[in-house]
Amino acid sequence: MTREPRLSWKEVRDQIKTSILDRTYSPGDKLPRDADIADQFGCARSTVQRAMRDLSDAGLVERKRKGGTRVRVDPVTRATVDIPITRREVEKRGSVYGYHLIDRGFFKTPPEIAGKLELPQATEILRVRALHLADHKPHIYEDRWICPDTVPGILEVDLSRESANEWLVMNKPYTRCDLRFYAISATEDTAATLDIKTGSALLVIERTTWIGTAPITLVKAYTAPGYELLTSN
Amino acid sequence: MTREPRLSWKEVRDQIKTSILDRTYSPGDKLPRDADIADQFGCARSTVQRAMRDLSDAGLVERKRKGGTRVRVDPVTRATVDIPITRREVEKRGSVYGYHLIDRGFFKTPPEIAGKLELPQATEILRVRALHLADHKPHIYEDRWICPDTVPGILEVDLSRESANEWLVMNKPYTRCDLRFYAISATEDTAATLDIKTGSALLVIERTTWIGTAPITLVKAYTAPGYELLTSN
DNA sequence: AAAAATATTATGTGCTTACATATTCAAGTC
DNA sequence: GACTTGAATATGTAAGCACATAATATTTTT
Repeated sequence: MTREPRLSWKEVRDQIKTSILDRTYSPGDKLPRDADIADQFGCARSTVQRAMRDLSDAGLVERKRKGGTRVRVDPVTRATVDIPITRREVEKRGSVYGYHLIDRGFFKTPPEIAGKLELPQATEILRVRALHLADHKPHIYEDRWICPDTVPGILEVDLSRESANEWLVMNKPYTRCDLRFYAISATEDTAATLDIKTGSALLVIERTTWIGTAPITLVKAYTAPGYELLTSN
Repeated sequence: MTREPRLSWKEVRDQIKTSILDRTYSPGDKLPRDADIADQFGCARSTVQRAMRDLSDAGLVERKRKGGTRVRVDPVTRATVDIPITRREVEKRGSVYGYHLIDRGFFKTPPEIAGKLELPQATEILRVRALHLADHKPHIYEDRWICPDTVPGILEVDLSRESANEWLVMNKPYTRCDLRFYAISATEDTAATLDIKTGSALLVIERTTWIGTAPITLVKAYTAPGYELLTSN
């Protein structure tokens, strides 16, 4: 009598995944109800639920109450990226971290920034520019806009000693975060700051955070040439 | 008697998250056991478990069997990005999609490629170069290396009609996918292909996929200037 | 026939119990 | 003292039940 080992939710997930990939269920098709799949596999519905949630998280299927589960019509490669605090990232590589405040001042919020922060109207905003160093060489130049209404505490911080990056991450929770990656050619100013040639290709990581609907900060991180962003996995 | 509404796992999660962010539990601290937290909230352990898994997925805490749950010492911004099939992406924007095979041939695997594919030794590999168009303008230039040992089926595909991108996604499941984002200045060749100026900054999306330990493909997607990668949320 | 009320149904959530698994810690053995 | 063995423990997984919720389908009403 071969001892029937209980199916784990991962096995269920993988079998369903296989059925999708081998076209037993094609994109757009509706899968059986959880309960029926559970019967089929001889497991509990909660196990199927767990498997399905994973497939849903991975972007392979879409689930709707009453509507059932269907195979996504537009398969995507879904990846997660971790963006650590810059100091941590540099130290983890075994490099010496350095930080240098370039300037700090209040400005009337430019339209582009107000739009990205979803600010209803232009207000006064704190702009902080700083340079992160790795082994005494420029690593990331960050151009940051901070909403003082949302984060009054930042006004008391000595940003020449502590980076806004770090202070915010450690002190200001956010409920929403938008990220944007793109490449630009270094302007003369940016190039000078990063000590590279004008026109060099730079990866820019643009991040906007909110707490509820209140915008916290928008930062454009101009990474030095050679910088790479990897998926975690 | 105020009817005590049951706590949802999301409420539990948010409360724990708040406790972490307000320093009730500092980075590195050990949180109480799930069972104790459950008692504290008056809910079942499974609810705490659900909440904790979410926090763990989000990168806020680390969990280990027997070791318990502790607040991560290096908070990260964790984001998920969706990389759709190029055709879908173009069509979703309402643009007309076009595809053009540039060339296809067998080569001795260059060391850089072999390394990234984790191939033990240099073998023959299929290289496919193609251009994706949006509204008849170059959109993405892809330079792809495919392991024919892992994907013999690709040899039968008419790549001048169907893109390898699409065929692989639809026909070849992968179990592991590594992504890498970086910026480069367009070489003369790349610039000519994308019909842009030499030296323009390009965002490159490099993707490597495996099935088990068998490498499937490595593709470098050179995106046209202005291309942006956004987080899903 | 159009609109509103109602029933149906598939997924979502929560509870409880039970057992699995990975670590840690301590006792016991050589 | 170094090594092995085993107990203790916290998280991981699974079952099975009950009810919540949202979306759809059906019926009733106007």
